[in-house]
Amino acid sequence: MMTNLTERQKLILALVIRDYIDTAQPVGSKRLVEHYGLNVSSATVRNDMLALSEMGYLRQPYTSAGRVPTEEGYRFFVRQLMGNTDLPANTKRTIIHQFYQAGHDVERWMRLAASVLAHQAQAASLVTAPRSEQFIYKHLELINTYGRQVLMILVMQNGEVNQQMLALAEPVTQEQLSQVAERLNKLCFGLDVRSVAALKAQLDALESDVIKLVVDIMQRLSSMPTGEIYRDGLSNVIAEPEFGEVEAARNALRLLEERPLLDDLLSRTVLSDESSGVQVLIGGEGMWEELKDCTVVLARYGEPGYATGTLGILGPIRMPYGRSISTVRFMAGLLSDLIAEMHSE
Amino acid sequence: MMTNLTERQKLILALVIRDYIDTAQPVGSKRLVEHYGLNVSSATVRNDMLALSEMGYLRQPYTSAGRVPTEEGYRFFVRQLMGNTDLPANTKRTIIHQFYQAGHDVERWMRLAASVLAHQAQAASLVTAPRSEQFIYKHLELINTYGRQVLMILVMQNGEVNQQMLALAEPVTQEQLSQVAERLNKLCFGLDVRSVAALKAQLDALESDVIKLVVDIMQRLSSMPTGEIYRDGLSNVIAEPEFGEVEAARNALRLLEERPLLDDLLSRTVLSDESSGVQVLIGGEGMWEELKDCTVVLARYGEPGYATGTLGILGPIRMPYGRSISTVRFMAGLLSDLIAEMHSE
DNA sequence: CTTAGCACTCTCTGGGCGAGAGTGCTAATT
DNA sequence: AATTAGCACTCTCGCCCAGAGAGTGCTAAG
Repeated sequence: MMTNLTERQKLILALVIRDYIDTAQPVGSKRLVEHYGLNVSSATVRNDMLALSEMGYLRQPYTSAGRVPTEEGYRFFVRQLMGNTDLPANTKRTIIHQFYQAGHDVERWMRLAASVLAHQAQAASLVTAPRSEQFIYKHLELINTYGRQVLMILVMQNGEVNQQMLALAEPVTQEQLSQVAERLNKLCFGLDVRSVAALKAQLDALESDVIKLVVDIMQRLSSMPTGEIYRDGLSNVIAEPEFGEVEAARNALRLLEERPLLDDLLSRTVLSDESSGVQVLIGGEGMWEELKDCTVVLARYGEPGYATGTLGILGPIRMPYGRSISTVRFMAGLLSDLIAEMHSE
Repeated sequence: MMTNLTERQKLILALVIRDYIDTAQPVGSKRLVEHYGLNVSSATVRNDMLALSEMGYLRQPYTSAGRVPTEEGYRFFVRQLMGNTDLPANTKRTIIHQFYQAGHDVERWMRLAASVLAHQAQAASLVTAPRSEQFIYKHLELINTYGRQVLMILVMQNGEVNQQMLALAEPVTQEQLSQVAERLNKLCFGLDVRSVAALKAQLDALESDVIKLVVDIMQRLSSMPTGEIYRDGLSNVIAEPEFGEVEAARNALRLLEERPLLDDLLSRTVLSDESSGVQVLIGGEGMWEELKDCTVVLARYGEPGYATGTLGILGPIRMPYGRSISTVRFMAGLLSDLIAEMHSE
């Protein structure tokens, strides 16, 4: 694909894509000339469109209809033609304000982020909770609930909190539990999974039961590729006309619902190219059959050594890329800032 | 609607509904006679169908097409014709097994319940976490994270756990925090919101900050009509042919996504008639425009004085009622058992 | 009360046809 | 050499129409 486009061809490609994104109708040469004040004739435009078709950027739904962008066309548009858009300043302010109102509650941040993404981009959104690559023991609490049922709360260095019920062999008082917790906290503070597991030898029965569960949790956490996933705006997915084909919409929704598929998507794309910031995945890029008719815009956020997550949106290929990308970029930046702030404090 | 149906009319109504649920096609008199071995002629069936139409249980999509059930027809079917169905014993066993494997983790129960409902009923499912009407203070923990950021964990009598970040005026050691927590635990154990709020007078600055947040959380909990909502199987909603009309599917999805709408639905229906067990809401019953084309099957579960929640499914009006209702009934029973067991231990 | 027979109504399908939109090509123009 | 006007061509879309088919409601007979 070494062919160079003339300036006019680029303009025409961009116009076709913009118009098609707006109207969802194939774009003809005449329409282009009339609506966008080109000072060339429709025949000239036709010639350029032919060239663009041969280069694989445009196609005709059928012989002698208007042009529609190909996936390749969208990709070229996103890479080179679109230019940098940004959210309006007051929109940004409003969003930031909402986040500061949410305090330091990470869960609320996640929900809010998903909601903002869905509304701004009019698409389905997803946000994974921030996680660190490595889990370090920080603090443990044991709380007596009923009889032999004990609630265990485990806090990681990065602030992640896990709770789990633990059934003891026989009833124990809260006082005893607190002592056990205190002792374990002294022993384990700052250790990673392996080191915690290695401690087992020097523990009594009760402590050992607890530590077994701690190790379980830490291992489960490490083995999960992403943290909790927050979603919103799923109903937006079926609003677009391209999803008149029910199957396409259903596939997209299923992808968003099923954890393994999503994990695969998130890990493979985002890790592969972390530098560029926002990633745009158009039409599954030949790798995801379920995404044949979708575009996914993803970005990673967070503090690399400390805790990171992924956020993004999913919509039809014919989506307002400017708005989508700028929204995702902005939200990733904002969450990164919030996490950094939390970290430094 | 005092009209009495003859036995044969009931049979015919039931057959029409069963057949329509299977095929999604209007059911004609001839088809009925041939497929279900009725030993009367199609003319006789026609007469009964006419009667059923006049009573409002059946209707014709257009003059001289087969019959289709009306909402009233479905209601009659569910109330009187359907009979009691139950899940196969081995299906039950499998489900129970899954739950016992999940241990005592309420969150996992919720997810699992949503997943099972969605799969068994091939519909969208929702489950609200169990909550008690009244929140009683049980235990508090304060954990130092970074500088002045403190993680507060609050456990309620019923086992519900809440976490919240708290920003202090100045840094405090973990030891101090533990002392504060211990003192507050002694003071507040077993108290309700009001009593906790009333303690403020006898507290120092730091304690008072913490208690303020505790009261906040307890109030927020009390004011929320339902606990966290778990969903699954949303993609099932758009699989059915009746949702070829995109608007219907979109409305249904939006309802499931938007918390206020759901809260309204859950509170109004389920509280109004708690005795009957499973509630079947067909076509919104004139109250929910969004549910015009949907049926919702709901049930309440849990221990009344201790913690209760709601679960159910949402699907097209033309749904397999036997399977849906028995699934919902079974799951409600199972969760109730699990909660009871947890309570008694 | 049930049934056979029959006329009637309505949808659905497919074909045919004209309008319209948009193209690609050619030849003329700048 | 690039642009443009002109034109023939192709394809879809909407429309009408007719015939087939399904299913009904009614009537009169069993």
